[in-house]
Order: sequence, then structure tokens, then C-alpha cells
Amino acid sequence: MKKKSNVTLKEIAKILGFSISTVSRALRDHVDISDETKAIVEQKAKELNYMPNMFAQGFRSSRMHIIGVVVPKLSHYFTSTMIEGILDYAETKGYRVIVSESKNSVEKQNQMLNTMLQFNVDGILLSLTRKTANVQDILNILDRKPLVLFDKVMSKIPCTQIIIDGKQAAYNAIEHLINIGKRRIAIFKETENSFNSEQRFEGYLKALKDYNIPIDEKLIFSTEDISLEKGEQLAQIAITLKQRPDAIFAITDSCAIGAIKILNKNNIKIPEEIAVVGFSNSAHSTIIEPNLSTINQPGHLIGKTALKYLIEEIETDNNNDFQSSKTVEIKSSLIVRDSSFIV
Amino acid sequence: MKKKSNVTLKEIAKILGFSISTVSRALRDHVDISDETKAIVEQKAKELNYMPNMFAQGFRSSRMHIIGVVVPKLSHYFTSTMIEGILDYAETKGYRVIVSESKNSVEKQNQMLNTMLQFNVDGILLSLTRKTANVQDILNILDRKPLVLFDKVMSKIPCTQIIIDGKQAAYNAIEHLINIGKRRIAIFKETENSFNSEQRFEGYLKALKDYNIPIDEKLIFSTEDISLEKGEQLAQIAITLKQRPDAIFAITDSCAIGAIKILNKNNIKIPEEIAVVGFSNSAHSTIIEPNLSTINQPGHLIGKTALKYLIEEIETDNNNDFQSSKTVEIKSSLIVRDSSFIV
DNA sequence: CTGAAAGCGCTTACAG
DNA sequence: CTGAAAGCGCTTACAG
Repeated sequence: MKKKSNVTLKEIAKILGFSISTVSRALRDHVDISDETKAIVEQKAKELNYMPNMFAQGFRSSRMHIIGVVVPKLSHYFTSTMIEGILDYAETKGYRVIVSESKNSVEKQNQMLNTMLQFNVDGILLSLTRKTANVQDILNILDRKPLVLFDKVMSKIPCTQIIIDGKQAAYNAIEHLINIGKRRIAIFKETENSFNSEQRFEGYLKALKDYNIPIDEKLIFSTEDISLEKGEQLAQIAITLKQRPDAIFAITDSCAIGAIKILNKNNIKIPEEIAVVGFSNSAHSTIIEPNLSTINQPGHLIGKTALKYLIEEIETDNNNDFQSSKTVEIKSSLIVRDSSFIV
Repeated sequence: MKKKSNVTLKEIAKILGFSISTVSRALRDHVDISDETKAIVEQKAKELNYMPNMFAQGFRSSRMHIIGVVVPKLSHYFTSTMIEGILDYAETKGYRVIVSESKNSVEKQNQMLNTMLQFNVDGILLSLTRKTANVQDILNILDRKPLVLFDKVMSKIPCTQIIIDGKQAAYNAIEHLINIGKRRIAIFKETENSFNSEQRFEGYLKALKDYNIPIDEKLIFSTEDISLEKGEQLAQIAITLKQRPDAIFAITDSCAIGAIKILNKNNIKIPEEIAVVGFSNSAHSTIIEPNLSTINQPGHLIGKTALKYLIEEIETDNNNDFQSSKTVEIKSSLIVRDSSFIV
């Protein structure tokens, strides 16, 4: 199937008998060009349905108006809402977005980052894989391109980072559980020192401390690859403890939902016997019965904010060496539903 | 913050005292170049961490190895799995992917398609918005770029289309309901003639016909913007019918889940009194109680297949005018769960 | 085996 | 007000 080739400045110039320069300038509304010429050129361009070749433009200015995004997994609902935030903001700013997945593999992540470099994107938005240990690779990227971390971050990388206020959010969740009378509050968290898990764990500890509730090591459950199934397993263990918890705070919704499923199966009353709170307000949280109390993370806003800071970095003159990286916390909010609602 | 500029062929050439041409050829392992020279150049390139500027390469060959994807909404789980299929296959083929959302707006869709053109993508993967009426815009794109439709398609657009075998899938679902003894089977479908909704409706009608079950207009429910809430509303109406349905086939999972919620609320036994079957095997379907019977749509495979056909079209010599568009049906499968499991 | 030159489509400093 | 020329980084037909 033959495809029409794109109209170029050259063709317009030839048809009109102007030089390429004049046509280019006319189309960019340059002061030097007479109104008459502009009119003629614009008219012709429209007639031929001229579209500037962004490549040539970008290639020349080495500003492609394209940004690269690397996330562990696109099809996680929360991730996809962050990407929507990125896409929406990108559009208003005239940027295109190349998306890629690292699938939680460090090698893949590096490979994707290098592709982004080769592609000469203007900047990179990165959400780290679990166990990104070798920071050096990322520092190398940082030497060459503006880069902003979001959601899955790592404090020792010297760049702007956009995160949820995980510690505060967890604190609020625990405080809420205490307020409804719970004292033996279990936490389901990740083993590896993921930034988010650690933040939430800190919030948990702080809340217990502030309310003078002793910490019971038996109520601290850690797991790798946190998931619904892991939530089920941990809940199974939790309910067989001699001294059962009276509440479970899981650091992800799916883990919390796994817990609810087990509690339901064992006819343990939620929230009376054991209350449950999750994290991230996934769509699942209103499907499960009882509906899950959780922390709402504004994914769209996180994505948008990350891109906002990235574009700022891209578009400012990079001639000052002062380190402007900062950590931006996005406010989340606790949503109380039936799984922890006691009057 | 100053960024390192990228190493170019020119720099390598200067350092080594070769011409740019020689360096270029050495790096591309051209036969003309002596092994010795190749070794020197490769060594230096590695040392300087040279990365070809894909832009310059692509710009010259007008083959950017980049494809554009336009979908109504990225954060729909099924959509995101299709995109994952696209990303994975793109990677194996050395393509990058620009993603954008039409948000179910025709204007936005056109705008996105035009951006893709300007960007000179090698090809476009499109999943249509609801009510894409003006086919002309899409035909114009089709004149200029290879384009493949997937999932949300429209038969009158002359291009390759990748779809689910919706009619057969719906047929299987209805047949299954008949097999467990159901006779008054309601369908919850879309009002507007969306391709997918129509296909599924056809399957429904055919199954009833094949099994000599009379069609009852009262059991055919149509709605715009099908959703969980709409599922609730329709179910509410359905259960107040003088002659209640004994099964509900909803053409989306969320709609089916809305129905289940209402049935649960009214203490109607699922599946004994009313069985429910959904469509698409969203993650929700195993969260809801009872777990939802549904049609599994292999999103990953659909995405991959769409890209496969697109790349084929991109990479074949386009000098033959013969119309090679085809419609490819991807096989889905019925998953029976508790919402329709009767021994 | 290697190099000089043209060209992909565009922008812009320099001349007139 | 307009044009010729250089250049962004690369590849490749043409010459030697």
C-alpha cells in the first residue's frame, strides 16, 4: 500500500517560488516576513496539509519534546493512573511520552534507561524496580539527562523525588485504628527495604509510640513480593497466634484484601474482631466485602507533579551548578470504609 | 546542572584521526573496513561510551523505529495489559512506543493521531473511542501511515483489525448458562452500536436460537456508558420484573459485578436463583463474592498481535497496491466460577 | 581499505 | 523584507 509522503518546506517553497528560509520563517510568524507573504505561505501550507516534521525540528534543536517513562509494571492500576497524570500534563506542555516497563528487573531497567538516552529524550521519569542496588548506573544517566524519580524512589540518588507522604499516611491509619479501640495492631509489610514500605512502617511505629502502645514483634509480618496471596498466608498465620491481633494494617490493598478473604472464610467478624486497613485505594477496595478502608493515593497528581518538576529542570538554563533537587511529598488521605468502621 | 553532551561519531573520528565515514562504517561492521580499524574504533567507542543518536539515524532513513498507540483509557486494566503486550513485542523488534489517550473524545483522538503523524511514527495502533462517527479523519491517516485497529474497531475502516472472538465467546457463555438449566437469560449490553457490544449480542441471539429458546425483549437491557453503577441499576430493574430472569449475561465485568452487588443486597442466591456471567476476566472477578464467571480476553496477546501485523505492514515493501487488510480474531475462553457453577 | 560529499527537513546567524 | 549557507548526527553512493 503506497503511503502519501509528507509535505515539506522545500515543496511549498518550490511551488510558491520562495526560498525555504522564507517559508520556514513565514510559518513561524517571524517579524521579518511581510504580512502578505505570510498569508500566501500559510494558505498554501494549509492547502497542502503541511505538518512540520518534529524530528527534523527536534533533531536540529536537540530538544525533541519527548520524555521517557520507566515503571516496573504498567498494568498496576495505581501506576496506570500516574501515567495518565503524566500524559495529560505532557499534552498541555507539548511533550510526547515514551513508556516502558522494567518488569522489576534491574537489568531491564538499565536497558530501558539506555534506550531512552539513545533516543535522546529530553528527560526521564523513573519509578524504581524493587532491589535497585547498583545506584551507579542511575547516577550515570543523571549525568546526561534530567531525571526525576516518582513513587518508587531511593533517597540516596541526588535528584528530585516525588513521593506520597507514606509515613504520615500510615500514622493516620494506625491512629484511626487506635481511635476505634484497637490495641493489637498487626502490620503486613515488605521484607526488603523498599522505600515505601519503610516509610509506612515508620509511621506505624511512631503512632504506636505516640499512643504508648508497646510494640509486639509478633505482630510485625514481613514478606517478599507482597501480594494478595501473601496477604492470605500472613492472615492465616496471624489468626492462629495465641494472642490474635485485633486489627491488620497492610501496606498494599491487595495484601489487605487477601487478609479479608481469609478472615471471611474463618467467619471472623470484620471490623469487630479484626479491623483491616489497606493502602492505595485500588478499585478492588470497593468490590471486596466488607469494603476496605484504605489510603487514597492521588496517582494522577503524582504523575503530573513529577513531570512538572522534570520539565522545569529541562527548560531552565542548566548553567548553574547548584543542586536544586528536592523531595516533594504528595498528600494522601485516609478513606474509612466498613472494614474499619465502628461507631 | 550541567549535563554531559553525547559522544558523536565526529568526536571519535577526530580523536582517532579517521574520517567520520570510516568510523560510522567500522561501527556498523561494514565489510570494507579492515579488522584492525574496526577493533580500534570499537574500542574507542566503548571507552567513550558512544551511543548512536537514534534521531539522526532515524531522521535520515525516515524510519524512526517508533510506533504510536492511541487508546481510549490507559488505566482500564484490560487496556493496560494490551499495552504491555505491545511494549514487550516492540522491545524484541527494536521499536519504541509513544502512548496516548483519547479519553473517549473524537476530537482528542484526531488530535492524537495528528501528533503521531507529525512525529513521523512508523505506524499507528489505534483502539477507537466510542462513537467514532467521522471515518474520514481516520481514512486520511490511513493514507499516510500504516495503521492497525485493535479491540475497539469498526469494520468499515479498510485496515487490519485485531479483535476478540466476541460472538463466539458470548455464544459459549450463553450455552453454558443453558447447560446449567437456565432459560430466562437476560443480557446487559450497550445502547450505541459499539462493535464489541454488537458482536456479543449476536452471540447471545444465536445461542438462544440454536437452543430454541424464545427471545424475550424484556430481558434485553441496553445502556450507555456501561459501568458498575449501570449494572446495579439494570439489575435492580431486572429483579422487579414480573418474570425475573434466571441468569444475567453482562457484556463487561464491571457491569456484571454491579449486578452481583444488587443480587447480594437483595439476598438473591447466586447462581441458584440468578446466575451471572461477565466479560473480560478483570482482576475484580476473583475479588467479588461469589467469584464471577467470565470470558478471559488475552490482552497481552491482542496487543502483541496488533503490533506484529503493524510491523509487518511497515517493513514490507509498500510497492504493491493489493489490499492486504484482514480481520484477525483472537480466541478467548470461558472461565466458570461460582457465580454460574451448578453441579 | 578509506575519505569527501550529499542529503534527511529544518532553523537561524549572516548578508544583502 | 528575502535568500544562501551552515549545521544538527548520521549513512551511503561515489571516487580513489
